[in-house]
Amino acid sequence: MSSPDSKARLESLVQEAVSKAFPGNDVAVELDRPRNAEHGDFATNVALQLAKRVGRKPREAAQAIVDALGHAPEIARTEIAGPGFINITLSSTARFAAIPGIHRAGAAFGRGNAGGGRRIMVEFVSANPTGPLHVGHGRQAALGDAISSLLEWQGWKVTREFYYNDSGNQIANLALSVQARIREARGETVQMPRDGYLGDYIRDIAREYVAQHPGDAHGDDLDQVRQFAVAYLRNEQDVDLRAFGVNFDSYFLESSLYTDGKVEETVRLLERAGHTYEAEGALWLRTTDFGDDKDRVMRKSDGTYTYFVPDVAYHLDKFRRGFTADVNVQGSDHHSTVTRVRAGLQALALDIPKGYPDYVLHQMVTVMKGGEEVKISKRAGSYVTVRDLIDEVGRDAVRYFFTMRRVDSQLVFDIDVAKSQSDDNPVYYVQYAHARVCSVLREWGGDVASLAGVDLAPLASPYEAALAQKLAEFPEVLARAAAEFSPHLVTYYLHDDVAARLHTYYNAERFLVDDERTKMARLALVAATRQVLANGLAVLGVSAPERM
RNA sequence: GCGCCCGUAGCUCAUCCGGAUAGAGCACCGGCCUUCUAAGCCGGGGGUAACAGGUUCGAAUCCUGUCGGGCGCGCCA
Repeated sequence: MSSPDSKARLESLVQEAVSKAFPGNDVAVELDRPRNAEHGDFATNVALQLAKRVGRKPREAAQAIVDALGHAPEIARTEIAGPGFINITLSSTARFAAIPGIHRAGAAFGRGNAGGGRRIMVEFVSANPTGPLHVGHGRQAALGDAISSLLEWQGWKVTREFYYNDSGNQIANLALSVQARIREARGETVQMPRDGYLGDYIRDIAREYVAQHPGDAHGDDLDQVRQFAVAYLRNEQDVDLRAFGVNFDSYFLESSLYTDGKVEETVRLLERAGHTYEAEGALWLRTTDFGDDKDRVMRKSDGTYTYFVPDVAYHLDKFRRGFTADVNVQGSDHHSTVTRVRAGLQALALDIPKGYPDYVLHQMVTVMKGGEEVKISKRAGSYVTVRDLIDEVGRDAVRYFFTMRRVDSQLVFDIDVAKSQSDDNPVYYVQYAHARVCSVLREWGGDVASLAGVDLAPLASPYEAALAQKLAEFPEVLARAAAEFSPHLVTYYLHDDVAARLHTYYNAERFLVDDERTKMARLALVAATRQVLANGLAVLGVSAPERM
């Protein structure tokens, strides 16, 4: 019974009881799932909320509601507890009622339709093509992909997009840095650009450039050097992302905003909307009219644009492409752009919703190695790349690690710990649970599809009831994780609620018993568990091995 | 100085649109492999949820202040 629909049905039953017991005092009834099993399968605090308003003691109010509740087939028992909670215990059959549904839905179990087929863009990684992807990008890649996947499971039509900042000073510095390394390799004494990139990879690019452009051995054609370096690094990033199992649907080049005239158009629109002014030789946008703490320069006195304008142009373009919903996954060091971009979009006066776009800002990742923090600096060249992490601890573990934390908690990635404890990595705990069930099913050798119709009446142990209840919650967990852009809810659910219960159950009971009815019921339960684990891991982009 | 995030067990972190006895993993101590996978399970020790107030039947959760850490505050991106 505890599919979301049935939970909703129970809630409306209680709701009716409330209005029957206390007419005109409608409080929204919400059922919780108590942590403590002694408190039943569901609990509600309506009586506590209602007590003062109706001038009754909480426990009396609770009693009145229980009296009005009457009998429902799925409710085995109600109880008034503590200060006035109403605890509801389900009947045995109701507890396992979700299992056949899990078998029927299979790989689709947990899907919802909150998105209703609407389009949504998830923009993430969006690293500048000035170096390899580092750990922060890794967190973004894992988060963005998991969030995308969660949204797809909720019926959204998701586009994963990568935005390249391929113009501006950083790219110019990149080209100059490569040029300097080309000349250095020829034995010339060179000085690196003031804000140049000092990583070893710049030398690799320089070597490769000379190999492919023998006619420009000095790197004199700076424009060609720039294009080559950008293409080279983009390819490197793509290779890393593929190794990480992240695939983008589209790539958007900042430079195209200039070549397509979208930057100019945005400026015209902003001017027309009347929120711009000229001062000190620059063109400003009065973002303070839209909640910013100071106005922003759009066009510098040298005639070029600040990054802010293409940012607004880019998001206007997203909106016009039909993405009326957009989530940007970024590091929290970009948080100041949130207000600015939104202000810029509002200043366009084009009826773009006020909160557009959504942002998921994750806190910084610090990397520890050899007991010391590794400073992430492209310029100094000291670096931990996504590829390093994948090579050292494996793709599944990296993805799981990056999604298992709340986004707004800082994450310490200790390379030594991740390496030395890789066998005890939490991801293996979940994968192992999956593999164990697969093993049981192999041993049994029957047709898993036939388990859908199995009689579950023989299931009686507390392990089984608890496990079944947790499995039934899976759709709710996914729905909430998607709504809150919080993949970590899924990792904790899989680890604590499903895998841990399965392991305990596994050690407590033998599934392949002689009694045929009991055996089949148990197999049906563990097969449903396997399905939930597989679906949950699929959402996270982590593999679900059949053998380990 | 201003803005955002964080402060929970020795360590890394959950729980946070207020709920019942604050939970996991790692580390530590003691048990469990002739039995479907011991990468596991069971038990134990370990907490003033930074601190001080407030709100209320009830606060880790909401509000205010203080302290501590991270990030940001450019005609850089």
